[in-house]
Amino acid sequence: MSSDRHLEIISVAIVEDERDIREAMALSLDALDGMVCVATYPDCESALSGLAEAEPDVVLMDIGLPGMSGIEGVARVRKLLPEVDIIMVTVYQDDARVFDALCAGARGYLTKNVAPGRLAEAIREVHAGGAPMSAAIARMVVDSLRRKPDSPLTPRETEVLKGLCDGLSYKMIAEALFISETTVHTHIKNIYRKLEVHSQTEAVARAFRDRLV
Amino acid sequence: MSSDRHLEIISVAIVEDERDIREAMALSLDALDGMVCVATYPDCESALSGLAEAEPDVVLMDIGLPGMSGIEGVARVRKLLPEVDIIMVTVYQDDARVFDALCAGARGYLTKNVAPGRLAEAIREVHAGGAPMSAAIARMVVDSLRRKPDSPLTPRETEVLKGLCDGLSYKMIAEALFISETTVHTHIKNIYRKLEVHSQTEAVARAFRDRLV
DNA sequence: CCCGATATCCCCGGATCCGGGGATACCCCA
DNA sequence: TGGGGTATCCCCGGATCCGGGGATATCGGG
Repeated sequence: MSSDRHLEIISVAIVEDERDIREAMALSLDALDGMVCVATYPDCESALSGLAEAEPDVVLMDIGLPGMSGIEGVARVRKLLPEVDIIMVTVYQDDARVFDALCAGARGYLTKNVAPGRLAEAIREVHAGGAPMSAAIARMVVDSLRRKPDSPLTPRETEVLKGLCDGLSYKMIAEALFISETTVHTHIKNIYRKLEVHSQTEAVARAFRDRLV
Repeated sequence: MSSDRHLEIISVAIVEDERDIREAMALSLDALDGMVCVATYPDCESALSGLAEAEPDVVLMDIGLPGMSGIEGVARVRKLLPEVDIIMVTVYQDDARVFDALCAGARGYLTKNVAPGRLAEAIREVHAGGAPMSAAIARMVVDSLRRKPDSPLTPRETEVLKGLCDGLSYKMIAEALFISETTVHTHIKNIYRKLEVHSQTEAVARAFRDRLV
């Protein structure tokens, strides 16, 4: 298993607008064991027309590109080649945009000018099923899925809100919780007051946005 | 800055039911430079009553505990001490539960029986603002925030759905998009058909769950 | 011992949404 | 040139929700 992984050659494509950097990255990749650069592109547009044929395992994509941004590029490339692993490359710690890129489907992140060893490590890690990220990005990602610890709602109200989030009507919630529809109504009125909303839709949106459910 | 970090002593608490493991972890921590074990607990209940006084920087918490589970424990401890960094410790690659723990507020994860060096690395990383995770967990976390690439909705319908997710009424959506209420109605009927739902609430829930917005 | 929070139940009028119909116009592609 | 997808507009009847009342019971803390 682990010997297999060392024998396998990982094919990599690069999307980077600056020619010097692009060629330097390609050269340093080829110099590394276990991986080869199979294609390079100066922008997303040319990458989208060429990647289908190149069929790389991993794509290194710059975030700041002329024309289509790297963020939009990630979404398009993933639609074209769902199996490919995309690693974003940025000059500096561009936290917000790296985060957007991960939401769009990127699976890793590294900075330019890193040592070739770190580059290789990230490529191998993403290809082995991981998600190489810097500490700050990892923290941001983990924090993003944390639910709010202190909801203003009572346990019962939270159950009712969950029902709404499952698309249940007052009647169905009442049946699920073994209470009357009017009680459901009362709970929902209290939920509206506490969340400062005035409709089911708003309540459900708040529930998801604030991770109350 | 980096010299400061090396001078600072990180205080750590351990929650682990098996006495031998607990004491071994405490000993190996104290043997490491830059960190000290200030408290140990055999379960979440005793941790919750003692942690406020111990005030550790980092808590190592077992997932499988007698009484309150480590998942629930994470939520309670974070409510008690919002500043503390919690690292989950598991015997094996318990992906689903580690994921739940991260949702509950844990900020890192490592396996038992790791080398003391890796233990120290994870503790320093989490205390420096990172989120130490195994490759598989990191991938799972990153994948969880990726939005669906292929929505069945047209761009216009997606705009309408966004309006619903912001809690807007038909009338408000119509005003925002400069169209009539009846057009909004038509779009929403089409959205319901495509998403196979029958109410605003269900549509909004689907939008958030499937990351259509 | 009372007060506040929680949970349960009921009524009603007005607002909003849902589903069913039908219609026109544009654009692209076969 | 015609058909499918998209986007826009209109009507109506029944269902559902919203907000405003009011009511009773339990439980825990000051």
